[in-house]
Amino acid sequence: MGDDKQKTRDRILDAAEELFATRSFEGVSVRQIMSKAGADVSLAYYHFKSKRDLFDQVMLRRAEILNEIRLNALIEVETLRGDEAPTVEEIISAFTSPLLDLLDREHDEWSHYFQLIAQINNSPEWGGELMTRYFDPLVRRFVDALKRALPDCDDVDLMWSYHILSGALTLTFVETGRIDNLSGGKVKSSNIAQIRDRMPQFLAAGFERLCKKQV
Amino acid sequence: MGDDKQKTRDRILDAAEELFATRSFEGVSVRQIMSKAGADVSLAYYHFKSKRDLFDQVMLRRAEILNEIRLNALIEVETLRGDEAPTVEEIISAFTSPLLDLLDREHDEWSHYFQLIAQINNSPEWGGELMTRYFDPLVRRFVDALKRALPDCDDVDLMWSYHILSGALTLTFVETGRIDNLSGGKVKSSNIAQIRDRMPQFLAAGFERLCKKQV
DNA sequence: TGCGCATTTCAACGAGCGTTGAATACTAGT
DNA sequence: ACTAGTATTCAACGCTCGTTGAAATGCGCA
Repeated sequence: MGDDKQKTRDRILDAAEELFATRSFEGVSVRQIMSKAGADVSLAYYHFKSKRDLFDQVMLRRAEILNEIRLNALIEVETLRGDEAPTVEEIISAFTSPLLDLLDREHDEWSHYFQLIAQINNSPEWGGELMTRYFDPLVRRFVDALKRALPDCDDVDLMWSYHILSGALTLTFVETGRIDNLSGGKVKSSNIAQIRDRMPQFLAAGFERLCKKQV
Repeated sequence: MGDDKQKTRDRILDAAEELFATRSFEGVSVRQIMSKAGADVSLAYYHFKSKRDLFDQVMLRRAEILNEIRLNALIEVETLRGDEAPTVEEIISAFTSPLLDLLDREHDEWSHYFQLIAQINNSPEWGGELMTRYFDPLVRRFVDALKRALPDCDDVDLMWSYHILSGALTLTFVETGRIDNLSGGKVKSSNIAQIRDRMPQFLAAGFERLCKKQV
C-alpha cells in the first residue's frame, strides 16, 4: 500500500511546512505537527529520521521544482534574444517572476514554503548553509547572465546589487501586513500582481545606475 | 547598590540579545541566557517579569536610541536644503546610513540587535506587530519626506518601493556569508563601507524609475 | 486461510523547559 | 551594631520536549 504511505508522509510534510514557516523550527514541537497532520506522534519517526530530517525534507520537496522553473525562465529569455544578451530587467524578471507568480496563482500551495525560505534566509544560523545548499547553483547561473548583460560592471557593484535584490524578494514572501498598515489599507501585501512587474523595474534601475557609474 | 543592579540587568540583556538574535526566541532557553550572563536562572525573574518581557526589553533598549538618530539624520538633510526638498538619495541615505554606520563602527554593540530586527521583520508571527510598535512612526515620517521629493509618484509605486528598500536593508543586517561564497571571497558581507553608499544609490534609482514612469 | 511486510498505535524514557517561593548575602543609613 | 531593603542563591513544581521499542493493525499474495 505505497499509496497511503505517500499520503500520510505528504500530510506530515504539509503540516510541518506550515508550522515551521509561521512559528520557526524550534517554535514548534513534533507533537503539534503530528496533531495538525492528524496522526500519531511516533509516525513522524517512522517516516523521517528526526525532527531535523523532517525539516530538511520540507525544504527539499519544493526546492527542485523551483530551481527547474526558474532555470527554464532564464533559458527562455536567453534563447528568445538569440545572439544578443537579454536586458537586465528581463534577467531579473526571470529570477523573480516565477516565484511571484506561484505566490499569486497557487498561493495555498506555495505561500508557507516561501515564508520558510524568508525566515531561514534571514537567520544567521540556518541561512548560510541551507540557502547555499539548495539555491547557490541557480544563483550563480543568474549572476553570470547579469555579468553578460552588464560587461563593464565591477564585481563588487554587481554582488551588492544582487544582495539588494535578494533581500527585496525575500521580504515580499513574508506577508506581515506592514505595508497594508503603512499605506492606510490602500496597498495590500497580498496583491502580488502589483509587485510582479514593479520589482524587476525597480531593481533593474538600481543595477544599471550602480554598474554604469564608473564606465 | 543600584549600580550592580544595573550592571547585572544589562549583562542579562546583552546575553539575551545575542542568543535571541542568533537562535530565535524559542530556540533559546532562559537557562542558557542566564548561563551566558553568568547569573542564576531565577535572577531573570527578579529583573524581568517573564521570558517574553525580557525579549521586549531587549527590543526596547535600543529602539529609542535608533529612532532618535535616524530622525536627526532626516531633519539634518531637510534643514540643510532649506526650502527645497532633499533629493531621494539624500532621504534614503538618512534612513539607511545611520544603521550601516553603527553596524560598521560599533559592530560588537549593535550587530546582534540588527540581526534580531532582521529576524523578526521576516517572521509572520512577530514581524507585523513588533515592527509596527517600535518603528512605524519613524517610517511614516520618511515616507512623507519621500512623497515630497516625488510629488507625482503614485502611492502604490511609492509603498512598494519602500517595501523593497526595507527588505534590502534588512538582509544586510544578517551576515550569513552568502555573498562571500557567491563572490568567491572577493566581496565580504562584513565590509559595510562597501554597501554604505551603494545602497542609497541603488535604491534611489529604483524609486525614481518606478515613480517617473506615469508622469 | 495464513504468511510477510508495511503501516499505525500505545506507553514510556530521561531531559530540559518556564516559573516560583523561601532562604540567604550584601550594603546603605541610623 | 542594627535594621531595611535590594540583590542573589537554592531547590523544586508541573509540564512538554524529542525520541524509542514493542505491540497491534491492515493488506497483497501463496
